[in-house]
Amino acid sequence: MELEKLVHIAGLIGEPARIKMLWTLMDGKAYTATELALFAEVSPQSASAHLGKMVQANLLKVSCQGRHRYFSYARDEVAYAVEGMANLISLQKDKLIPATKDFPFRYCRTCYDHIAGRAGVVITDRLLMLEYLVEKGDAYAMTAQGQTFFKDFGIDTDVLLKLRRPFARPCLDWSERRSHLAGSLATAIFEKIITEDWMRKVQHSRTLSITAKGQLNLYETLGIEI
Amino acid sequence: MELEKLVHIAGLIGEPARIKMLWTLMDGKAYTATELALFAEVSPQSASAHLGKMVQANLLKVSCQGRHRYFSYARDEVAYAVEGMANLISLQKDKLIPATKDFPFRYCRTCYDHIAGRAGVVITDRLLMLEYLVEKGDAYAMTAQGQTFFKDFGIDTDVLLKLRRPFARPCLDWSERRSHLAGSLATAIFEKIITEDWMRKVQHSRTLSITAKGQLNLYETLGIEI
DNA sequence: TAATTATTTAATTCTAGAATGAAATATATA
DNA sequence: TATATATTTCATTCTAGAATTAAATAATTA
Repeated sequence: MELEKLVHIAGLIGEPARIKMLWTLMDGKAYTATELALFAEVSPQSASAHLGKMVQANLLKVSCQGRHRYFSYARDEVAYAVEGMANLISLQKDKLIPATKDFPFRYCRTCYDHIAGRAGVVITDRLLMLEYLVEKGDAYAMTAQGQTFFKDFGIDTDVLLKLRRPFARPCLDWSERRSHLAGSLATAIFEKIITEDWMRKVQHSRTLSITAKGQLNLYETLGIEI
Repeated sequence: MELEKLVHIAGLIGEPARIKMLWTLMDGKAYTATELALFAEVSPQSASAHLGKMVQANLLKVSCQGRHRYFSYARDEVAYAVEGMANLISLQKDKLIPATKDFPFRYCRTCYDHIAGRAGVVITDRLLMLEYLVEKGDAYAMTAQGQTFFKDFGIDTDVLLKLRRPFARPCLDWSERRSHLAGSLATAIFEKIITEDWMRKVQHSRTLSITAKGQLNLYETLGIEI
């Protein structure tokens, strides 16, 4: 019966360790059982049991690589469900959070080693609009103007292009449901933005906060108002 | 911290009795504690405790009327979150369900006393497109052509218009995220469709199934193919 | 007014299911 | 080959939180 299934799925997602794991996986990356155990603060045995249940329920899928087993979402609907829950947390009755509706995490955060959230999407949009990057298949290619821009920005793209790692590719942003920039270029931009103190990492969180300096410079270099 | 809140909310939604109550409330109506206790198959005391927690977390709101306390969603986000979970149930690995992606409940169901789901939205769209109804403020008004159509259809709109109850108004459909028709006209249409055996109620469920006769007639009267 | 119905509260019991501990399996590395 | 690491399995223990029991509160009806 339908209702029984709903109860089952809700029960799976509602367990602390499991929702923590699901939250960790929101960046779209695959993680090993051990990594997820650490994030969820449970023992490897517990994690294994939890992960098994979620695979069973087709919430997660596993890809085996040697002695590692990488877990990730089995389908987009899982991310939407988790997002649906996350959207509930900002506006509790006893809210201490001020005016802004979007909690900072969605607004501006890291996704592995690059900028995600609204800020990530806006920057990516802008780089495309200014034709510093263009879509090419399922990746982004740099234009001549782009090369000049990034050089001025302080990024040596020649070095990046020689790396094995993908240079610039889209990464689906769950909160925006649109793509932001990933790859070695995205990492370089992120590092530059941090070292120049345009943004700051918030401790023990993937949240980023934008500095006044950053606001000014993002406007001057890319015409972005955040 | 953000993560703790997510764990809390997910835990609230993940409990069997609570998700059953939340599911019941998906039709947008308000229900008393006793009704919700029945739906969730728990004692009134348990239900009261569960409801208290959900009100506390601002998932539900209460409106008091005499000795009754009516519970309903505190905000749309709750419906989206529940919907997000429901979207996960159809495609489990061990699925027994055949081809159709949308499970019947979403497809065609009752919402209180009228037709909701995909079918409800399609019928409403068609009535507007054929200009039998037109939007008027936050309600629908019947046109002259509409009057003729409903008369041929076997509905005495003169009687309906004299009732206190709203004649025709939009009702947000959670699964479609669009409006379907509610009000006395919607009820009359629903009753007509049932008595003419165009659709049948599925026992102990809000699901409706469309008969062959219904398919034919919906096509002939409204040009709808379902 | 008393009796009835709706709901909540508080104290206690109970249990599903998570955590734990010990051991097995499987892959990688030296 | 032996050793270390990653992960799972199983049997057992433990506990958060749901259910229960009993009683209080509050509005409604007779």
